[in-house]
Amino acid sequence: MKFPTPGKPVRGSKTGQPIMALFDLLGRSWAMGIIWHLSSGPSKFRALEEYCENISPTTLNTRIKELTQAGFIERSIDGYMLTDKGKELFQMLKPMGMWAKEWAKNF
Amino acid sequence: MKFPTPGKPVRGSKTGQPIMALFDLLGRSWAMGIIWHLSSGPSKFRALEEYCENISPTTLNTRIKELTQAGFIERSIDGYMLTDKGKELFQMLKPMGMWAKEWAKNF
DNA sequence: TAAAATGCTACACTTATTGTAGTTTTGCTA
DNA sequence: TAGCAAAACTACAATAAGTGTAGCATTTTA
Repeated sequence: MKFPTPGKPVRGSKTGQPIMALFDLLGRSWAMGIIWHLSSGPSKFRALEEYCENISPTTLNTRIKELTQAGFIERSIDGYMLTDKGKELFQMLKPMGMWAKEWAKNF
Repeated sequence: MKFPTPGKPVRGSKTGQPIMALFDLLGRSWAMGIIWHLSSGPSKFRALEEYCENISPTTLNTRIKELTQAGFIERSIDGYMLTDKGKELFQMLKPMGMWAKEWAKNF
């Protein structure tokens, strides 16, 4: 699973349009869930593992590396945490929380 | 690949928190790309297939069924199109387009 | 400095996605 | 309204991604 670099072929765009590179990255299992969780503060590997019920350490480690390479998270003394870019990204995901609750009423 | 119904166990939440059900759904290959494309108007199966470079018809069909069941898209005489809920969802994805361009400068 | 916590890696298994080649369905058109 | 072409899928074998369990190496704590 190679890192979807903007400007290079990614899922959805042979020319690597930024939005498609971003969707390629976020559209991998647990990616948005990890960002969502880290928005409430730094978290260590095992804590993330526990939060992401049923994630395998293999996948968690892969996602961590990708999100780090993307510049969305970084490792600190307190565990993994969002970077400024990561926080910006979360601000765009944030509204989905409330919206999803409305959406859920249909089920 | 079962549909991530809010309220039932989904990836990231045994109790089916709405946001995790939404992330489960959107975090599948091509899901956000399809919504992104349909925001510019209805599109038929073949057109979507062409737009989503390298998507397999199997996956496209699976995603279409899921997004339909989620209430984000529907089939019309002009092809698949976003529902009102789908348009709301797109409004939340939309800012990512510009943002991704900034992000892409780091690569 | 021994124990515990942390951050992984290995690996066999299961599930998801691809790519190609059809088959079925839809909607004209004569 | 039968025949045909375009559209919308389905089948299936191959590859890729994710899981789950076990355990190892390094760092922190007592």
